[in-house]
Amino acid sequence: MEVRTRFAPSPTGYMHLGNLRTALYTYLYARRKGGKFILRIEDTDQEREVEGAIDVIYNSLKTAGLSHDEGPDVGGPCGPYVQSQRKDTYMPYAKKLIESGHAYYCFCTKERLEAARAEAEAKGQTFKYDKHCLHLSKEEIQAKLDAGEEYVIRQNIPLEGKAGFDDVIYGHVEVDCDTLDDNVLIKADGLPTYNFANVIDDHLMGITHVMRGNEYLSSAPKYNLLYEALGWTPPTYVHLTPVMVEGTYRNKKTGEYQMAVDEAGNPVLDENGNPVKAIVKRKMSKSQGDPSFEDLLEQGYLVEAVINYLVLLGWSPRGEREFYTLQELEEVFDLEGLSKSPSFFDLQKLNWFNAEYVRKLSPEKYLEIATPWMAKALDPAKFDFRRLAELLQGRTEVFSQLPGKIAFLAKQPEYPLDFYVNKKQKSTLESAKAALSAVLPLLEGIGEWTEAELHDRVMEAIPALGMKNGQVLWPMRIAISGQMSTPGGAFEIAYLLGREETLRRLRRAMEALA
RNA sequence: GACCUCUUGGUCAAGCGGUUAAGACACCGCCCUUUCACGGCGGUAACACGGGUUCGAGUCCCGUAGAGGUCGCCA
Repeated sequence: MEVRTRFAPSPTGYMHLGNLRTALYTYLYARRKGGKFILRIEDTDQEREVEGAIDVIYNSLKTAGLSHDEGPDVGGPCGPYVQSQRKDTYMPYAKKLIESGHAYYCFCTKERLEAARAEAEAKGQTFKYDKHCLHLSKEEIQAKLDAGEEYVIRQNIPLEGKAGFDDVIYGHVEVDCDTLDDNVLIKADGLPTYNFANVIDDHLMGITHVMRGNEYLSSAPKYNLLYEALGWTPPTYVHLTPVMVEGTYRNKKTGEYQMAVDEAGNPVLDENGNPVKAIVKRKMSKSQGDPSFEDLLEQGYLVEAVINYLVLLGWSPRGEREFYTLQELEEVFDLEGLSKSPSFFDLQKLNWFNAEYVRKLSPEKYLEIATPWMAKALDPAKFDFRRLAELLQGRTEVFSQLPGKIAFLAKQPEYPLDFYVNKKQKSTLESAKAALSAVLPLLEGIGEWTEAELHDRVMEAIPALGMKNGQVLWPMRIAISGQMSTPGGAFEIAYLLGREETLRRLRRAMEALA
């Protein structure tokens, strides 16, 4: 049977990295099996509508290189692929479930439910709908319906017995039915909840493998009950672990941060006596301030690096190889390598991957990407961007770091004199002073201001001075850059700065040392 | 709190009953070198705990602990 997988995001306006990873795995599996990858938009929550959010999904998938075979924009035999446009397809199935006793009308008000929930909480119990409306007679129901009373349709879960499902990653999972709640299938606005829509749509769209976050693990038994009631074969489930992060936590309702407390429960204070935010382990989340896919791209991460990092976060090819293109992944991805336990997002490793991919870029491509970043700090008319790019390529982790690395070229930072002191280079304040005194006239006399000229003139003079290379080059670089570390050595920096500025900085340095 | 799930170094992870328990990131040291970086070499560091089963357990079973998820007319 042809494998059909689906990525079914709700339009939130950005692409979570966790979601992107789910999309990646889902896409990869379909490709590996020569099947179809389907995009479905789950927008049944009208209150959460976000303008332009669907375009964000298209764009993210496109830039990530995950092309779908069926979806709202490309069409397909199972459309429409937007749930809000399939409103009418769900009700007949709901009615069918009502007839077979697997679902029922519920006219309970939100007030009654809230009260019941509050009561359960007060008693320290888990709230479960009490099937209050299950026992309404046919006549009573019809009368309420005729009177136009608002209603929802609930799943009728048996009070006894067990419900379970099989998962590729977790194996067989089974729970007692009495721990399951009678969830709403059709909302008062007539639209289905996720709980219902995903079952109907996955079946109607012929989805064979449902890959999704494991936040659905606990409701999967209920979905299976639905499949059974409708006489359908459930899909193969693959529940994916969440992408975790260690960070601060802000309560969504109150907007307040969770604060750190010590063993005794007292607030932890920083050196200024201010309370410190707690660092907790939680799911990675844009709304908690973690970066989305778009954020990473804006910061200058390369798509290939993000994909490569992400695919390995929760999946292993079981070898020592780490670098994969999307195309290569399409050939090797499998379900067996999927992890059971949550993985923590590690920015350092992503940075490493990115740096590796940056180095693999052609010089032209690097220049193209780096130029706007360099232009944030330097005037392109005044500096040799091409040369700068050559120097920078091997030292770029993330493009957003570029302006900070080169800002000293435009404006020399203030620096302490002890920068000149370097034990390994045998540089002292005295030797630095001597070196600069010798270098200055040398540079003043240079005809052609090229790196080669600078290099040759200075290098040939060093032995005559009775000094080590480092004793001259270290202070020279410090003097013209004002920084301990720079993207390039003394000659490269001098070249980039140009004759006038180099000499100016050198003279200024000598005044400071005098 | 109830239910479900997970547990190999700081992080990602290999391992499917017998290994000196891989590899990568990070960190540290050395080499290269005019700084930084790159590169090369080396190092620190892990099977949560307690019981079983077995000749033998990171690998199987049971507990405990810790962590995560769910408990919405959100998905």
